[in-house]
Formats: sequence, C-alpha cells, structure tokens
Amino acid sequence: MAKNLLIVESPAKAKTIEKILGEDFEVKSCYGHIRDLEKDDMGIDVNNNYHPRYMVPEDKEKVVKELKTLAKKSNEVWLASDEDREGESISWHLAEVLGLDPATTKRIVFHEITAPAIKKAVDTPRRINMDLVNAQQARRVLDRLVGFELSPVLWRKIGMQRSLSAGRVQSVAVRLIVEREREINQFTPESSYKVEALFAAKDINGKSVSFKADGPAKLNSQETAQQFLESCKGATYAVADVQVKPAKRTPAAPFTTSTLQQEASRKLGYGVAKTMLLAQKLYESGQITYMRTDSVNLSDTAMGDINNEINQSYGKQYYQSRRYKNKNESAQEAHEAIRPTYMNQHTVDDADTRRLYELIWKRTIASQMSDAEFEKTIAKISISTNKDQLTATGEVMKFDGFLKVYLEGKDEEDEEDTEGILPPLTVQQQLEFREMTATQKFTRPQPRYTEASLVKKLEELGIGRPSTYAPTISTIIKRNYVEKRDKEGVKRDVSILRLSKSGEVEKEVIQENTGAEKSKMFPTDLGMVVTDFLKQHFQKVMDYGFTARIEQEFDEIADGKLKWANMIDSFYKPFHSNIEVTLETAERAKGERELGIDAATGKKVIARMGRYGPMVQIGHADDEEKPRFAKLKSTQSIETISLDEAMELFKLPRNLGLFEGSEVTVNIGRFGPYAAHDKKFYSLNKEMDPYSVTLEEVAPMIEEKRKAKDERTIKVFEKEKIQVLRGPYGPYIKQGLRNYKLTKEQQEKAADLTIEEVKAIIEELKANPPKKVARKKKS
DNA sequence: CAGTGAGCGAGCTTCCGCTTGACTT
Repeated sequence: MAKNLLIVESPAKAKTIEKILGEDFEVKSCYGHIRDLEKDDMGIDVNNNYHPRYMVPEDKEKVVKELKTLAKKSNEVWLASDEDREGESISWHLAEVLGLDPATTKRIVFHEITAPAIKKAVDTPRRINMDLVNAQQARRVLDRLVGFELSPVLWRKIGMQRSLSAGRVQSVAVRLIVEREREINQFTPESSYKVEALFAAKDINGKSVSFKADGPAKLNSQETAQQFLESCKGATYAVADVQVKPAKRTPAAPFTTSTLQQEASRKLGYGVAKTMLLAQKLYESGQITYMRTDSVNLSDTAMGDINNEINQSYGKQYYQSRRYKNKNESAQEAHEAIRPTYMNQHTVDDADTRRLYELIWKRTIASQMSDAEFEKTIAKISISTNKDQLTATGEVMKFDGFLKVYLEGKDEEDEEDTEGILPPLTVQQQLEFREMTATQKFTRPQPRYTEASLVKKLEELGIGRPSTYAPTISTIIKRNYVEKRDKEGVKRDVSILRLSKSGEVEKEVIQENTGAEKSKMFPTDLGMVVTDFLKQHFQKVMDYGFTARIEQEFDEIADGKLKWANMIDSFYKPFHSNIEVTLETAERAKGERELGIDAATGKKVIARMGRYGPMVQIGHADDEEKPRFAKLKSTQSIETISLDEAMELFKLPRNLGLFEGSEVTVNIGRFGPYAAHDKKFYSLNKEMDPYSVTLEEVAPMIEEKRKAKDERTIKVFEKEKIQVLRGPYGPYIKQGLRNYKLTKEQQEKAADLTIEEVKAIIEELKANPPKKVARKKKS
C-alpha cells in the first residue's frame, strides 16, 4: 500500500513533521521554489498577456526528479508549503511539475510545527488558491521586468564596471544610504548651553552625597549662559517642590528576523549575514524555530512552556501573559516568532551559536514577564537670586520584572540616560551648593545606517522580506554601491562655563571627538551617481512608497478583484516607454562637480566618474593641451573633495632622481604606493609617504627588495616566462600567476631542472591537479 | 600587478524571493 507524500519547503521541518504524522506519511522538502522564469527574453511574453515561461533551474533538477519518483509511488500527494503568497505559488509549481490536478490536490497549511497544529491541518485540507498564486506571479513578473530592463540602461548610460544592477528593492536601499550621507554632509551643528548644578545633601544614613540638577531651558548662546551663571552668584538654594510618581516599562515583543538582526547588531556586534548563519545552525539542529519570519506570535505550547519556565526560575510574580500584534502591515506571518524550541534549555553547547541562542532565549522569556516598576522623583529647586528653578530627577526601581532577564538595546546612545538616585529631599530644605556649569552642546545629524538599522528602515517601508534582508545588503556591497567601514572623527572645541563655590565664573575649553563611526554604511561615488540617475529618470520605481502601493494591488489580485496581467500592463506600458526614452535621450551620467581653478594654468578643475572610478581632472578634453588626471583616494568622494585636496593628488607621480643611472619615480597604483625603477616595481614600506619620501630612503629599500628577490630566484626561463623560486615550503615553479608544487625529489634538484622537465611537471599538474585537503574545522 | 580617463560596438553583465548544501581557503 503506497503512502501519502507530504511536501514542505524546509528539510528541517520535514523531519519534525514526519515524526508527528507517523507511518502513513512520507514527508519530503522541496527546498523553496522549484521553478523560476527563464532568463532569455526575460522569460516573459510581453506581447502575449505577459505569459511567464518557467523552467526548473539546474540546482533544482535533482530534487524535482526525486519528488516526481516519490509522487508516482504515492497514493496521494499533500502540498504543505508556507501559508503566504510565495508558499502558495510553490505549491502550484509543484502541482504543475508533478502532474497533479490543482483542482483536487490537497493543500494544507500551519503556522507552527506542533502536533495539534499539524494534525488539525491534515484534517482540514483545502485546494490551491489560484488568486494568491496569481498575486505571486504578478510580484515575480514585475520584479523581473524592473530588474532586467533597468539594469541594461545602467550598462549603457553609466558603464564603469560590468554587472551594474538596479531593482525594486536594492535601488531604494542604496537611495536611503545616499540620502542619509548627504543629510550628514549638509548638516551644520548648532550649539546651545546646558546648565547643570551640583548639590550635596544627607542620605538616609546621614552621609553627605552629591546629586545633579538640570537648569531651565537650553540657553542658545554663550552670552546668555554667562548671564545666567552671573545671576546665580552668591545665591542660596532650597527645595521648592517634590513629586513622586510611579513609572513602568514593558518588555519588547519576541524576535522576528528584522528585530533579531537589529538586536544581535547592537548587543553582539554581528552583521546581518553572520546573525542569519548562526540562526540557521540553531534551526537546523532543532534548537530554535524558523529564523526567517515576520511574525511576533508564539504557539500555545510555547506559551505554556514559557509560563512554567518563569514560574520555576523566577516565581509567579514575574509572569505576565502577553499577546503581541505585528505593527507591520506588509507582514505575511507564515511562521511563528523566533524562539527556542525548548524553553527549559537556557543555553547551548556550541560556542559559536551560544551568544545568539541566549539572546533569543532571554528575549522570548522576557516577552511574557511582568512590567518593571519604578518610582520617579522630581524635585524643583529655587534660586534665591532669580526666578528660575532647577530640576533634579531620580529614579528608583521598585520591581525589576522582565528587566531581571533582558533589556532591549537602543540604536542611538542617549547621553542623558543616567538618572541616578536622589537623597531624600523635603520642601524648604536648604541645599549645599558645590558648583554650577554651563556646557556647550551641539545638535547632531541622523546617524549613518548600520546593516541592521537599514533592515529596520526597509521593513518599515514594507520593502524586502525576511529571506532577502541579508542578501540585499550583500548585493549592494558587491555591486560597489555602498561599503561598510569606519570613519575617524574630528576634534572640536567645547566651551564650559563654571560657577564655583567662591562665586567666580570661569571659562574652560576642552576638546571632544565628533563624527567617528564604526562599521557603518557609506555610499560610494558609484552608488551616488547611479542613484541620481535612477531618481532623475525613474522616479516612480525609486519612490519610497512604490512597493507599498503595488503591494495593495497584489492584495487586490489575491482577493480576486484584479486580473494580474492587467495590473502588470498598466505598470509596464509607461515604464517601458520611459526605458526607451531614457536610452534614446539621457546623457551619460558622470556625477561631474566643479572644484575651482588651477592657479598654475588657470584651467578648470573638476571631479567626476571616469571609466575606472572617481577621479579629478585639470582642463578639458577639447583643450589643445591634454587634460591631467588623478585618481581619488579610497577615502575621498566626488561630493566632498576640496580643490586643495584635489591639487594634492596631482603631485604624483614624483620623480626622485637618478639611482644607478635610471630614474626612480613614486606613485600610488592599484595595490598602493610604489616606486618604479629600471622597469621594475617595488611597494613602498608602510611608513613611507609617497608625497614626501626621498631618494635616500627609497634607494636602500630597492636594493634590499632586489636582493631578497634574487635570493628567492633559483632559475629563470626567460622565453617561456617560467621561474623556479624558493618559497616558505621549498622550491616551486611559477608560470604567470599560477604556482606549481614540486615533489620532494624534484625540490632537491631544483637548480638543475631543464626547461623540458619543468614543462612536463606543469603539464602533469594541470592534467591531475593535486587534491586539496579540507582544513580541519575549528573545534 | 603598478594603465587608463572615449568609444570603435565583439560579448558579457541583471531582478526578488523561497530554500540549503557544494564548493574552496
């Protein structure tokens, strides 16, 4: 008797479900989508109702073949892909490929992998929902049309590097980073003065302790700050009012993909790819639920386990059952929130995944814990010499609640986040004055995005899905549109006015570091030029609301109220004619910017995109004299480089003079600063600055490097361009860029090898490349 | 390995979303 075949998307789920369903079911996975659009002609018949042409990609042939065989042998096939647009489409593709009748094939869905949920699903099968499938086809076709028509426009109008790309998601992600960078570049900080007074009073043990009180509103100039401090000279201070208020804090919802990525970034410093890799490991070993989800929901079984765990570990008073609602409209909630499979497992053995696991465990537990309760004290302090009041605030925790386990991190560190404890204060109480300061504060621009805060923003805009956040970031980095790096800060002066006990106002200037960044997303010049080009010509697709708008139309298709080909048609007609107009009329985008005039020649200096990257240029191509060119340094940008910095770049190459009868020049090349001498190249040592290094320093370096190279060279066959060299593992053969290893016996007579022998060795090694030994895994 | 800086127009690149291995160091 043939069994039932049930197909899910993920192999880890298949295993669990097979255990739950027992012998009647064989559960297999299809590993996500099994078909995609052909690449030729976009895989879409644009002139025939956008009819899609699907094919099974090469890497899916094996699994499709296996499923076909199993389906034939089975009594009945059940399709159990995820319950969302993509999942419905996967079921439909499976039905098509396996030759199942969509009108009779059983389709089941569940949001959690628990026995009751699976059994209930099997008891209530439905059919494939073609409206939902059509909504997915519309999504797929639209993304293909946008991506495969926009990208070639970039190849034609920007050029630069091969593999330029544009798409509904990636181009908007780059735009966010580009616009944030410009906001920061254009930002002018405004300064104001913050008044803070230090007092002393006796605490409950009668010991004198100091505490801070804030001044009235921020003062916007040094003069007003000075005046305020002067007006407090010789004053006495008394408590005018004390208020005590209760306050509380509530825990955050369980993790989704996006919040897990954000929190792992803030608390563990992981990039989104690392977080997802570790989460995948935990998922595959059965320790957490599925890690690509937009749902904050917990299964009933999990809720019960969490209740038990909190009662046992912390006590009943720490438990508070909570249901979280998703704030995000675009969420499709095909899975649970990310949580540990077994709540009584507080940690895992594997050191790599432990920190992430513990973060997930804490967040999940905390989400069902009581509020943290505080008592907030606000004391007003009067000043005898003027009408203003100072305010001292203190916070005391009365009950820790969920804070016993976990506190969610913040993206921006607030400097004024430290509310301490106040000594007991009573109205009319006279306070001992220690000092009062007015410190200059500067407004700050929005911070640059981290990988995770970019994901957060994309999610808010409804752009991208849990499975694509990390890959999208890899793509825009790989395309060289953005880069993740650090930036050094700059020093700036901060004025502090201080009124001391003795009654004098003194001024002090200290320095602070500002604008330093660590592991942030910066746009490249290429990213800026591409973004400007796309914004100028394809405003609609680049709009932050574009995805949200078409999602509404996909929903209408899913509800059966709109035909998908009609929806695509009304998008594509104007889009495609826009493509044609742009190809015909748009100028090549160069991101050109005028920097000023070269004092020596009176010619214009411009910064722009060249064929090989960002560069500066003196003069014009039409001039009688050829223009001069120089490449920008990797830390410089077309948008921000100054004339002086540009002129500095033209100081290279420098001719240092003659050494052994030939000229020595220094320059910065593809691989960093180098010296050229007698047609050979020598990388400059780290401490050598190409702008100032002298012949006296370079000449000995050349001799040294030449000697080292001679010592490494055993034999040279000039004509064949083959060398026998001495490396750290003994003699080896080098031909062009490739190295060939010698056997022990060959190494011993390396100096006597003839050209015939060397050629034979190379032929042999090319025909039978030595097997690579896999490196041992770190344990 | 260390140049080039515009365009001959050969032949190449590209999207988003669903899933894991199969490769290499």
